[in-house]
Amino acid sequence: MKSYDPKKIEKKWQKRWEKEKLFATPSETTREDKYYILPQLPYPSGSGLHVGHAEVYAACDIYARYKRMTGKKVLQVIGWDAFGLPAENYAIKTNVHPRKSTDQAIDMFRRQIQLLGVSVDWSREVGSHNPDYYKWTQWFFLLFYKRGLAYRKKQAVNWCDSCKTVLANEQVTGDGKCERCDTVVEQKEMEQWYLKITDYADRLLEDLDKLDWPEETKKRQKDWIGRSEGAEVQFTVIARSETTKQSRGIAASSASQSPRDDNSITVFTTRPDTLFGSSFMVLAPEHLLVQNLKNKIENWKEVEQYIEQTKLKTDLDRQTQKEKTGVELKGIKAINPANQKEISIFIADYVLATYGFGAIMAVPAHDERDFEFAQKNDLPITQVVSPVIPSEAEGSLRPMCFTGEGVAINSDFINGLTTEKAIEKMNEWLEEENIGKRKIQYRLRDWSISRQRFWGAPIPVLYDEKGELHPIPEEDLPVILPDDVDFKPTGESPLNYSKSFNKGVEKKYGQGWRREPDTLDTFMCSSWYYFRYLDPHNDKAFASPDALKTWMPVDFYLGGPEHVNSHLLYSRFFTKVLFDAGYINFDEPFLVHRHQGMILGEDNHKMSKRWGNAVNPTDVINEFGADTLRAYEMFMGPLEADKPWDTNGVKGVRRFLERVWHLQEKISVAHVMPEKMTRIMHQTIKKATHNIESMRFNTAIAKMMELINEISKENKITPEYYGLLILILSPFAPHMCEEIWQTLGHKKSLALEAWPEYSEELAKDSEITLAVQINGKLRDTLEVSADITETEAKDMAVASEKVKKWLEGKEPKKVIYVKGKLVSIVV
RNA sequence: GGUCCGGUGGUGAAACUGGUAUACACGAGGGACUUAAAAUCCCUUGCCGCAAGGCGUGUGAGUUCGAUUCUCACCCGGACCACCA
Repeated sequence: MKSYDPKKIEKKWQKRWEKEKLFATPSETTREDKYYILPQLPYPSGSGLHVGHAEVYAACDIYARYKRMTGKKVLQVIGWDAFGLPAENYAIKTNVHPRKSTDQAIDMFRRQIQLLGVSVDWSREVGSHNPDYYKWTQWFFLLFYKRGLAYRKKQAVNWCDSCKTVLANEQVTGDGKCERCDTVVEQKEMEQWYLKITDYADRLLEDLDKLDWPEETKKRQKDWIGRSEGAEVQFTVIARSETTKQSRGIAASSASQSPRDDNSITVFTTRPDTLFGSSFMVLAPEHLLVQNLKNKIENWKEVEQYIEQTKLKTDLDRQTQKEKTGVELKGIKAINPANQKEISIFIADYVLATYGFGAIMAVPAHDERDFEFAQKNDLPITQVVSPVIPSEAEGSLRPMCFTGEGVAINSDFINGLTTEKAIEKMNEWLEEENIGKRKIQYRLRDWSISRQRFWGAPIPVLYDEKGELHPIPEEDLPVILPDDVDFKPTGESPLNYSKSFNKGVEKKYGQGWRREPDTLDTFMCSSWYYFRYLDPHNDKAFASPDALKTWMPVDFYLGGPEHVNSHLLYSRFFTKVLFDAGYINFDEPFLVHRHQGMILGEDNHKMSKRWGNAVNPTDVINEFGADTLRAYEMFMGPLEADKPWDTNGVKGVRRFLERVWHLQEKISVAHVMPEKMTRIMHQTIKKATHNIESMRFNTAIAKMMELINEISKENKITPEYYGLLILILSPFAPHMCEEIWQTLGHKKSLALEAWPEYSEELAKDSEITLAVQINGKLRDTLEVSADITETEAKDMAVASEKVKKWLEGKEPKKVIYVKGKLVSIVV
């Protein structure tokens, strides 16, 4: 017999699968039959495929092959998230055009993925940098624009001075650095394009309940969206020159005025019950009112200086230096609407311009941040909530900060009410008096989508000679990304300086007209790719209604946990907008979603060039074969767990495959498999089926290893049994299994075979081992027939010699029988 | 600081809805084959103990006939978020 030569076998079968178009997407598909498996869209980086990529493709492919064998019509495609900063940064460094380096990287990725032997429909491959793809990314932008969901706004944005571009909140790391280049991110006032994802905050939150996603992932998205229930409250502002009497007059009339009015400050609070305890107010330094009241602020110089200081502070500074600084706005005061007291107004950078109204009512007795600020600035602290359980608070004369719930005190008409009821009553009062109202506030911000970069999809917008904005007519799409561009970052969009990009624009649209020079965030490209896979060559629509109806939503999506608050959220947003616009009849894209864990280096550190611990999947394939790589990565541990690479483990899996291969020498047609082997075979099929179905590939393989260990003892195997083993192993090691399948005399590919069925009856053990416990300790085991009755089992247990010894003549108080498991004796 | 996830042999890890803890693999030790090595095959392998037996799933308690699994407190590690009013 030939020895196992994966190089030869794998090449042979990969060619044959391709030639026979075995994994082309089935054209005749019903909603019941279809199964859409989606491995996350990779960014084709110049450093080639990572074993982490291989894990994703292997897992999806194993699932795809299994589903096909169970009769499903499977759609599995791979594409490229091809736009993005690294290619452009590389271009700046080496002067190689991003299109060239990206296409090279894609070729390398494709070759490397194909070596894995994945059953992907390559005729549907897409790249987001191709005009026939980004035409539709631009079309999506126009759809958002038409629906009032895309807008321009000048505001402080995250700016990376190294990449010379704006970043979305999601692209700034936890310690305030650029996700791509690690430069500290600054704040910069710029006019940018935004998508109104906040309009969908409530639906994005509520619909999480519909999804089969990891609970932790749903929770993280929930927290990111950050829904808070509370109230908005208006405070009247008065200047020192005005008398108190006059101010009351303003207070009465200003209640009906809009929040933007110079004479009032609107705040959001989750604790309206503490309104009586609000002894000062704090505005974000960027608050509009500060500039509007410039003339009335007596210490303007000081205030202005503080505002300037804040501007210089980076996000990192604001995160690490958390002492509460701030400046009072002298000459103006606010009126607490509950008790009509005059209170001071401050600006301080601990109040964020981007959340709520950019202003707060400070209640130092019941908010730690306000408390700290009040202590620093010697401000009054009025307790208005009393803890139900009086803590050690009494002894100390020092003021305390209590943020929990309790009973309202010093609060007039809500005195004595518990926090929940006090909030309710205060809300009613605010609404009656027209001072405020209930409000739900979200933490989610609108999505900043414009980038002053070259390597992205141009934003399909024109400006006329007056600077008025005009969306590009749909029939003029795509707006082609030009090639004649200088990559050196200037902070201005490189497209401004492209001759071909701007050529003909005036002729076509009018004198003085020009194109929007910014490009779209690459997350726009990856927010809809799973629609394009359905119908990648369609030039009339992003996908045909038919294809959408047949294949969507995605049945299984595998991707990294790092995308929870970006890609996954954006994709859900896109889908909901499409639903609202009537293009689709579902509003969630990914029904089942799982994360793959990270594959670490042999030294338990994250793989990186710097540590020299990176493993190249192609090297592993060359040395051990793709089947070994696939099976090993699945055998390492649970799919979602982080796990270190272990070359000896790879060898172990290769050894397992060799043992399966060498069973060919032990085929015996005349042999009769003993009952025990039949049982183990059916148990293995059962376990493999359930484990693959639930993505527990590691234990599925372990069970097959057990089977092999048993067969080795038997030393002979019938072709039927061998065939069954080959079928259930084939999703993991498809090449080797095809080869053996052919040797067994089959002409057709085993990918076309049905998944073996197991018999519950044959899988059942006839003999079982009962444990016998005395007071919870194992004292004996009994080999008994599986259909033993309760009485028989109990009698046998009590009669056992070992048990008798332990009972020392005592009578059991209680005997418990657990069917098929144990007898527990209590003395 | 908040939230979440985890802690089982020398290592990666199993254990179904509370029921014989450590399946499977790696590593290690021993043996067979070989002039030798590699490869392969067989045996042993949680700890203490000659044995009977005892102890063992981060620590301490609790519930239970019985806890890796449930409850509470604590310790350690990791991930995410981080002044969100």
